Order: sequence, then structure tokens, then C-alpha cells
Amino acid sequence: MKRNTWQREAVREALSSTEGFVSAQGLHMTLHGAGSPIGLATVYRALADLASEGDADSLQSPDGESLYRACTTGHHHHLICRNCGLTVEIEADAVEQWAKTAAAAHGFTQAQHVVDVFGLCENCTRAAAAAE
Amino acid sequence: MKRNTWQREAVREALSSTEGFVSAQGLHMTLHGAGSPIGLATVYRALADLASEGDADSLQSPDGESLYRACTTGHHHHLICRNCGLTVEIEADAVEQWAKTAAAAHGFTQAQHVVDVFGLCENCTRAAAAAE
DNA sequence: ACCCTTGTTGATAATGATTGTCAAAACCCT
DNA sequence: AGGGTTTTGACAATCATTATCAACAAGGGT
Repeated sequence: MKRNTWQREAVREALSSTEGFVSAQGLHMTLHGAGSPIGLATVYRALADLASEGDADSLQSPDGESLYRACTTGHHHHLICRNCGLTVEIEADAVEQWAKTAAAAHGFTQAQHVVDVFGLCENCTRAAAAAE
Repeated sequence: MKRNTWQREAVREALSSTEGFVSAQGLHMTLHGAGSPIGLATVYRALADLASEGDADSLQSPDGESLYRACTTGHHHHLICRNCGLTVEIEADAVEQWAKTAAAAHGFTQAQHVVDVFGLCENCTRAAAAAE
């Protein structure tokens, strides 16, 4: 049976009150900063539970961390500068539809998609041009 | 100065002759299996170099491994079964256009996109349903 | 309200991928 | 061929994440 603990609630709340994506470690630090004695392993477990129940989305940052966000807001993707790391959120309703359709067309279910665009942002484009 | 070593060539070739994505460790095992005494750290370095020169694309698998693939000119995307590993190639002209447009709208240049869909294939969906 | 079963917690150890270290070897230019 | 410098590779170090397991607490039954 699934039990309700203040720890799970704390993680759920901390996640929903966070803008954008957070790592498990980051969320743990946030909670500690707010005076919560919650354990790191518990944060990982709570996030994994939220994700598997569909209450949170997870993705991998370019350097391999798992990032989470509350699943209430609309799903979006990222435009990431490969040089300076600047990240811009982008909407992609068309892509959502495409991913769903393509998955269904091949009999796939529970599709999650990894859709990220890497490039050079305006500043880094200028810097690269100047360096040549 | 950048030097040409047989190790770098070996990695480049092993990568291009691989269908789909490979992890650094996987590529290292492949090379060893083929009799190459190349070191693991070297494979990591070579892949990082290829990626930073634009000769390879990298993405993170759902469980946090870095995966690489040769950067082919005419590229396609993948529909990957998260349970059995089945991979289906899918076309995505619409997504190509969208990625280009989105990048340009934010001042980004040299956009490359990583678009892959993970899900459960038909068989694994049935297996999962039966297990419940 | 109290106990009892069982899911949950959390400090810490373990894991596993990736990166740093540094002496020895390989490469490239002259 | 010789020399300066990059690259290699075995191994140690690092970092996020997961497993371990004894102590704890939630919730149902009485």
C-alpha cells in the first residue's frame, strides 16, 4: 500500500513551486535550505515515484544529470547553446503531435520523446565569427 | 596541433560502421572484441573530440549514459523500445523544418537537433499489460 | 486509542559511468 | 634521424544515482 508521508508532500510541493527543471540534488539542497531534514535518497525515491505516476516529467541534462519538473504546465523543449550552455525554452506542439503519431504508427505506446536542439546562440555565433 | 593517430581513426570508423547510437563503453567493447588494444579513456576522448568537431552527435539515454552516433548528412530519427531495444527509423521532415525555424527565431545558428522517441514497442506493450 | 503489520526513511556503502593524472610512447616538422 | 609536444592508457578520483538495512511511522483492525 502507498502511504502519505510529509516527505513526499514536501518533494511534490518543492517541485511544483520550482520554475523549470531541477535536479534531484538541487531539490534536496533547496529543501535543506528551507530547514527540512529530508534525506537525499528519499528525494530521489519521491521524484522517481512522481515520474512513474505521471506527476512529473524527467529529462537528462547534457552533462548527465536527471532533471525533473512538475507535470502541470505545458510540455516544452529546449534550445541549447553548445558553447555557453544558454538554454531557451521552446514550444513544440507540432512536434508533440508528430511524436505521438509516429509512435502510434509503429505500435509503440508510452512514448517519451527527447527533442532538443543544439546550436550556437547569438553571442557565441558572433564570438566564433570574430575568432576566425 | 591536432595529430592523426590510428586510435582516432579506429574510433571514427567504428562509429560510422555502427547502426544507430552507441555508448562510449559499448564502442570500447566493440573495438576490443575486434582485437584493438585501444584504451577506454582514449575512446571517451576521441568521441568527445568528434562531437565537438561536429562529426558526431551525442545524446543522453534515459538512464543517463552518453550515446554517440556518426553525424550523417541525410539523417533520420529513431523510435526506440525502452524495454527490448528494438529500433525503428522514422522520417521527420516536419520536425526538420520546425527545428530550423525555432533555432533561427532565437538567433541560434548551426542548429543540430536530437529528436528521438522512446517508448514500448507492440510486443513489450502486450507483455507489460499481461504482467499487471 | 492501541497495537501490529508493512511500507518508508535515511545514513552510508556500493555501483557505474565519466574525467583527471602523469609517465611513457607516438607523431610531425625540420 | 632528432626534438618538442601531443596523445595515449592504466589507474585513481569524482560525481550522480542506487542498494542496503536497521529504525521508524502510517493506517487498518480490534
